[in-house]
Amino acid sequence: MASVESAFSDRVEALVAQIPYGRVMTYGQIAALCGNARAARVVGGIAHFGNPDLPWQRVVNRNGGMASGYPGGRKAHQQHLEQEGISFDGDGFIQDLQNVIWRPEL
DNA sequence: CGAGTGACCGCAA
DNA sequence: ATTGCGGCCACTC
Repeated sequence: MASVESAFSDRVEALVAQIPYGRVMTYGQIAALCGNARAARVVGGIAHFGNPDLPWQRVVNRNGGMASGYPGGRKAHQQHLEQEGISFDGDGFIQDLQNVIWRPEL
């Protein structure tokens, strides 16, 4: 299989790049879709050193919250998501997470 | 080249 | 309900 894209980041970036507007994905979900549900950490690492053109802002943690290393802080992250039409709770968490979680089976 | 860290997740006590 | 630990891959020093 010559085209063995061992680059995990390539698949992660591919998925993130395909996340539609107004939708979000969780690190664990992306990692699982990439083949390793326990590689959620890798997704985070790639997010920091991966392609900055990808909408990492649409990538949130399992709690529907945001990561800590985002440029600008969690507040900026939430603001950007709200701009995409995503509703947030008063605590900084997505209100209808299930409603904004994008599923590849669609 | 070797070792450490990291934007996480899941389970156990 | 909360806290602590292990595990995976990729990137950096």
